[in-house]
Amino acid sequence: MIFSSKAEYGVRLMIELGRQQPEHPTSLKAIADAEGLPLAYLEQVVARLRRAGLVMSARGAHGGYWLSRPAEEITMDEVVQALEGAIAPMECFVHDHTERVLCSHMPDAGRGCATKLLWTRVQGGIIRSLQNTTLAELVEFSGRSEIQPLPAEAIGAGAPAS
Amino acid sequence: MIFSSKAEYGVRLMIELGRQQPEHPTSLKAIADAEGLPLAYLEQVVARLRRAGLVMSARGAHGGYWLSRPAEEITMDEVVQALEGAIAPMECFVHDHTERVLCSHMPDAGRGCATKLLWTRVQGGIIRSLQNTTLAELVEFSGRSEIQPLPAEAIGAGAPAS
DNA sequence: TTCTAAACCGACCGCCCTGGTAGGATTTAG
DNA sequence: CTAAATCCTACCAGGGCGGTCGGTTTAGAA
Repeated sequence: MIFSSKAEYGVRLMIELGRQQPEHPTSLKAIADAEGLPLAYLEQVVARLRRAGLVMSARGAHGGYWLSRPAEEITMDEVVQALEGAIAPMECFVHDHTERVLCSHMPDAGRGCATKLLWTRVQGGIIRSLQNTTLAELVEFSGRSEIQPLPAEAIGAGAPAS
Repeated sequence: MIFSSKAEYGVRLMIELGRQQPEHPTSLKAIADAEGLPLAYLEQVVARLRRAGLVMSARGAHGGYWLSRPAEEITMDEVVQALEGAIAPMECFVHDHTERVLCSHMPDAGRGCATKLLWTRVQGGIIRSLQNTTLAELVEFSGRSEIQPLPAEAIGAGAPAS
């Protein structure tokens, strides 16, 4: 599996916040109830989003969270990155000091590392897909579609915007 | 992390086989030594490639493995799929019968599942990157590059072949 | 015929990460 | 003051991952 539940929960949370008007704080409890997610766990998830500066919060009664920017200006690669950490297809992409055998992508002499070329392309494909999707788009998508199962043309992103 | 070490090891193994002339069996031991990988573990890895029909094998003395097709006709999405199983960005993409809360992508009434749209795009980005890379390309890349660190133009794939 | 190199197979195992819980401390509106 | 909320840290069970081990079968060579 590529992404953990943190990404799933966090993205849903962001969409939920995107539905509200900005500056109006929404409590985690409300979101947890709406989405059927464990509140205590959501706290950890939203903490990452806050530390990344994607949401802001107010403490105390009637406190809550809201988007720190309009949804149109938030790309999903920021969100996923905040939730999952660096988007890396392979261990060695994030830990250079790879003590284990797993990866030998070191810049040694001899032949170039062909697998690194492959993983770099994959990474590019993922990041491009995420960058080409804004939070606003997901909010809008979740809003309509009462009848439509999944409008096929909407799935076509990920390719360069061209 | 997106891919496990099975993918890394398996791809390296395939590249190594791609260097040899076809039908000439190469022993796992030779590959394990060349790449510095644990032999016993490689057995499990290569078993997946064999079951997927990507490599063939001969038992007994002087036995070994070879590519069942020319490297030009093997795309990396076949290889990675054989090694890692289905390429799914999120749990629910592979286990429909999701008993846990994690995913509620079920075709219920009400609003469409916006996260599924996002994950579908990501999945597309990954698969396209893998499909656009052939094993032959990696073999060739690992062959040259005595001096070149990483020719920048070579990383540009992942976009539709257009 | 026996030895040896190899593919094959299945069980096992420690580690770490993931998903989640628990319990509290702090802030603020009413 | 109290209730509602954010915030913080520690803890825990389960499962997957990376890897090992021992053994069986096959086939070439001496």
